[in-house]
Amino acid sequence: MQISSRFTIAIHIFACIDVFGKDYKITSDFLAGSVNVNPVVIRRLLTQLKAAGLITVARGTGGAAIAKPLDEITFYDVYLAVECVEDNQLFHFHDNPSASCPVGRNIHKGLDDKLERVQAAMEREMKSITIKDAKEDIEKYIAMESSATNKP
Amino acid sequence: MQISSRFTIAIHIFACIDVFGKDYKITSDFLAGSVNVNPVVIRRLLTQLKAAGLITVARGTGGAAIAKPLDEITFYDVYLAVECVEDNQLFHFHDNPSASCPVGRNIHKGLDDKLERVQAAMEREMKSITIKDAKEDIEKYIAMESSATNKP
DNA sequence: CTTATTGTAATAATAATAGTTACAACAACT
DNA sequence: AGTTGTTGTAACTATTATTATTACAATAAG
Repeated sequence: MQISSRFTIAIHIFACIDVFGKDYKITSDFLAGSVNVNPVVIRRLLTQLKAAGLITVARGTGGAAIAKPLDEITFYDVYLAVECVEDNQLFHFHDNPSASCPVGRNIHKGLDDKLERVQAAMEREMKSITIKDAKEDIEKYIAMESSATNKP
Repeated sequence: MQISSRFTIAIHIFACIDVFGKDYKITSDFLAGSVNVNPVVIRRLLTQLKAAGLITVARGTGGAAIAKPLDEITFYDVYLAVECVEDNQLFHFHDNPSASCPVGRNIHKGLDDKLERVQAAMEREMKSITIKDAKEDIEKYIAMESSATNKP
């Protein structure tokens, strides 16, 4: 199955805070409008991102802010924070393979290191990409939009 | 969310066919016994693996066999065959981000190449591991079992 | 004290996975 | 030809995760 949209929504949240944070108070309603989901979905994500130390959220008065420089937050940090996979295991093992079959008894041990390698390769790449990279490209596309409409 | 157990079950199936194929007819019931799932779950997987050209299944008389040398079947081949992610997109994008928000309009374009990189890193690693690698390690663990019990 | 907002519980809707029963289609064997 | 064991597949259920939604107490500022 696919990795939950919580991940792409979380990155969307960072981009919004960074782009609009100076001009607007970033509330869950504001973010819900840009992402186009229910505000509660946003609040749950904000809670997770806050727990991971990636953002701060002002209770009562409202408003989210980013807690670290954007180039110190990797995709992997976000991926971990929003708990896309349970127990940090990308692959789901079938439980209870037959203990009376030699293959059933040893399939897990025989596969673990290989699945670890695949997961590590994915995580390594995620660690090499920062929110700053994403934000800059999004801004680049935004700039291209306006230059296109501003053509004489 | 995690990648479906169909993937690890499929590898289990290959290991069983290779280890037991010479002594037993590999029916869906036989495999279901080793994996410990319902035979229909196995048959559905066999159908997918057959469609991908990785195995052959004898209709009527019964019995599955591997269609290629084990070192020519990679984890990626199996992963594709059993359709662990839909549309071959590992990441799930939230649909309908706000078209009236600059970030909402450009989040998809701005993220696509980065998510592609992550997915490619994962797939590259999967392509580097073959069923033969898995089978050999499983057999190694099986051999360790018997040497342990055979100690004087 | 009013107001806007967060944090969170509770619930429902949707979708995917996984389990199960049932049976027609099939191929070998007697 | 009929029997047998098996595959392929449909239909249905159960379980689980995701996502959406309503509701409201807790909070902090004005």
